[in-house]
Amino acid sequence: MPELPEVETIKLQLEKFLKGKKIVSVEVKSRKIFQGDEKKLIGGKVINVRRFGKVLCIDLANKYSILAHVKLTGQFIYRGPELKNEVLSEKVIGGIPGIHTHVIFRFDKGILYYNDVRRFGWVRVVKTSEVEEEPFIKKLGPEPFRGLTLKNFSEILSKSGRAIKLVLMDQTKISGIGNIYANDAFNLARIDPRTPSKNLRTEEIKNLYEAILKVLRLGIKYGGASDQYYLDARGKKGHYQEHFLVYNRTGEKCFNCGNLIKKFFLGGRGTYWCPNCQK
DNA sequence: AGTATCCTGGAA
DNA sequence: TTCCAGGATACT
Repeated sequence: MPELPEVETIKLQLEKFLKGKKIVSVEVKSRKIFQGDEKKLIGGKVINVRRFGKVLCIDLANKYSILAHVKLTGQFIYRGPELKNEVLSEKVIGGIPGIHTHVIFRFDKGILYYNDVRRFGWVRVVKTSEVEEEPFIKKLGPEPFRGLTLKNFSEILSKSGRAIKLVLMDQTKISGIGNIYANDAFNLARIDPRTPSKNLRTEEIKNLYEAILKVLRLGIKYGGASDQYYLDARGKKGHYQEHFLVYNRTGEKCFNCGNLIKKFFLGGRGTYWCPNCQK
């Protein structure tokens, strides 16, 4: 699920659903996923929801925060009075709650479930004052829309000779971009994802920078990409997958030039590109 | 720089 | 049955 647009979608929804509500109980079913003392959260009122790259952060008035990374298959799904009249359109694998539910947060009004099929994600209790000192958070590079300018983007790219796609997806260089949006950004910018980062020309850097902002903005606009497991906080699918430029479109036509999209592996990740217009 | 690893489910 | 999956890290 989890690239910047998906986590941003969840963030905005949780902000709306949870702000001002108090945690009544926390039920932990997996100690591997939930780290820290859930008792610290009891009675805490949600005052803020933040996002750091792909990491979600729920701040409580009692000075504790819930930090979470949903990795590939984590889902935060809210059920509460606000959704009473909404049809639950998507079936959640294993049910809600079900075999893949690992944490249940009960609020004075409403319940938040953390589901994770592959159990790669984590949910952590951290003091609010220490959130930004958490090793994972501290290492994050600047993110698009917040700190990443054309100037520092250009500097970051000039410092590495690795394939540009690996640099874009390296969260310590730039945070928030994952495999879907990286692939699509390169197609939009018409750049070969294998190009050594430092070899990009000024013009290409600018095109890539703008392409990144554009695809991420589109992702947010469509509520994220539900290619496989992603569901938003209401349990509904996003729609960016209906607008993929190259991701998961092997054998289909490039929207730029009509040639066929191909796939190869780069850094162990499926990489989709148009050999004709991404040179 | 590449590959294995944490996991499960779905598609081929 | 094998391979692949929006991530990140620990190894050769």
